[in-house]
Amino acid sequence: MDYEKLAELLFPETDKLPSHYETMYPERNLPEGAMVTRLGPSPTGFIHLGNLYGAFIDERMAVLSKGIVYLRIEDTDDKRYVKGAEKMLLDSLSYFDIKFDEGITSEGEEGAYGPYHQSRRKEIYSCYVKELVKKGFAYPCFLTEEEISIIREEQTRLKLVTGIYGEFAKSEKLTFKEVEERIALNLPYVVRLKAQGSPFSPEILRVKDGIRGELAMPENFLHIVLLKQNGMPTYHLAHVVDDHLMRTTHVVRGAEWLSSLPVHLELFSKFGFEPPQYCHTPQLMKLSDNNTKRKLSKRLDPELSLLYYRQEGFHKDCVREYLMTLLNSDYEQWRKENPNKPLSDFPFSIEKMKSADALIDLNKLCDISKDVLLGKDVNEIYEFFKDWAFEFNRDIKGWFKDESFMKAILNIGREGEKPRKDLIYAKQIADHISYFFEDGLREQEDVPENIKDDDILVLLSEYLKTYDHSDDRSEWFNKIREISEKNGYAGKPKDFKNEPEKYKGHVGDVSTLIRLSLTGRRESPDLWEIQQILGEEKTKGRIRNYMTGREQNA
RNA sequence: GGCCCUAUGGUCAAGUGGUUAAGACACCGCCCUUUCACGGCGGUAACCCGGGUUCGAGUCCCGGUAGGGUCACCA
Repeated sequence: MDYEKLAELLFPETDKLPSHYETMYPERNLPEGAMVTRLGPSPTGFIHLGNLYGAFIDERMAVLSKGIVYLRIEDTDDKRYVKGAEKMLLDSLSYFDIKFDEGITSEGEEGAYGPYHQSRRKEIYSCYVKELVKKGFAYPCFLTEEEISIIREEQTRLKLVTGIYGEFAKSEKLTFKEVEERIALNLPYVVRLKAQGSPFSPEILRVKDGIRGELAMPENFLHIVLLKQNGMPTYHLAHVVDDHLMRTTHVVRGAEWLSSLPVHLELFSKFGFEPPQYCHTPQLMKLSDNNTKRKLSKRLDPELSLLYYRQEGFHKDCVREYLMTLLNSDYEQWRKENPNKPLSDFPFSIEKMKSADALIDLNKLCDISKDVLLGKDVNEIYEFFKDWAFEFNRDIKGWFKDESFMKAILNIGREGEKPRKDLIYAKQIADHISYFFEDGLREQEDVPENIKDDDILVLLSEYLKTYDHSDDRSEWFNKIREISEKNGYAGKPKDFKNEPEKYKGHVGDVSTLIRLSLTGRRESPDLWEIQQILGEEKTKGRIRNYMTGREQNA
């Protein structure tokens, strides 16, 4: 077989040589130790936590080593292409504050190593595959889908590894003339790698993974597809060519790629390229119903989608903070010691990553979120909450008419020695503060058990009568004490606890009744503060309304 | 099924041959407290199993087991 002639037959249009691209995309001029990383999502319309997790590693590695992190769109599968997916991808990444030095941005392409859409790199892939054909490392394969499935069935029956290799690689044996005839007939074909490994006694490859350490895997023997019928590259080819040409030094990807590592290593070696340092990250899992770990699935698990976190309104810093605790386990300790330092000061390193799969824990995310939000200025929280509402909860747009009112609400109890940590994520915040707005009042909760039905109106009307909006916190509370004691409720909860038979209840029960009339709930932050924010008129109005409601019920 | 990866409390996890096996979240109890939240104190709870190596094994080796991944003209 004359491989040169075969290459010309298959790629008559391709006149450039690899050396052309090698000079076009030279080695990057970066300081010693600088890492070049990349994120290569597919525009399928679904971005998940794993993407962000990986993006974060890429970004940290590049930034800390003074290298480059770029974004490349891996759109080689037209069947899965979703319109608008790319914009969504960019939005999500920028929402979570991942910044790229190079590649695709919302303004277009940036950088000297493009194009950064794989779909626009067909010529480059053809050139490199042509080179492989010339060297006898790749060949056209005319096997149809039906033929391949027959082969697979036979292999399954014989308990052999499925795939195209060895004697099953029928097209490999075609003579030049036979290939020529088929091409003349316009028969569709793919280009396959002529793998060198043996299926029976493969050599063992030893690779060092940046996260997992030494890995031992058998060499590849599968004749995998390099170019599809439509001339588009498969992931394998595109990955090797692009990461070489874009001078990527570290490939961070999920562990699901581990098993195709031998293929990639073989390609790097066939091309004569230096392979990058691979870093296979653990997978994100969740606990399934029968208490076993399982991979997150996009159909079953809404929390896998990045959109979920935006819809729920988790602040970007909370998600990043949480992800950090999964990435480097000494992060929480560091954060404790450096509560105010920016995350970028943390000495992140891939060596500190664990290789076992991680279960995502929303509980923990919430806990972290409380602290992160507490550390934020009320103005920032206001903006964050407003942005969320305008994008994901239009119903409450009206809540933002009075900015200082909203800010006062969001700032309740956040100052002082023991600040409250009520705010977790936007959706939760909306519910948490809803009682401040007439359209957000929920159904009334039950009156405390210790409050006698006959006392309700008595207690409230006395409260109204003595209410003075200018009272300070202690004056205000003393009045409640007096009302309680006057009506048979202990002024101090301790008294009631010690001698329950002497009282109907205690001041806490009375306070809860007032809280109920004001907010509809039995739990809330400090009532005095709520009243100050609500204003005198609304405060009194709500109590009167509540009383009228009780009267009508009675 | 073949190949590969992984294995410490419910979860995230320290730990690299000698520890009373850290810490965080969750949970429970107590304290503080007008409710809640916050905070403080305390508690329940773990080295998958079996063989080696060793004076000594969560830690090293081998074998199981379990979970996961992958075996596409998807990435």
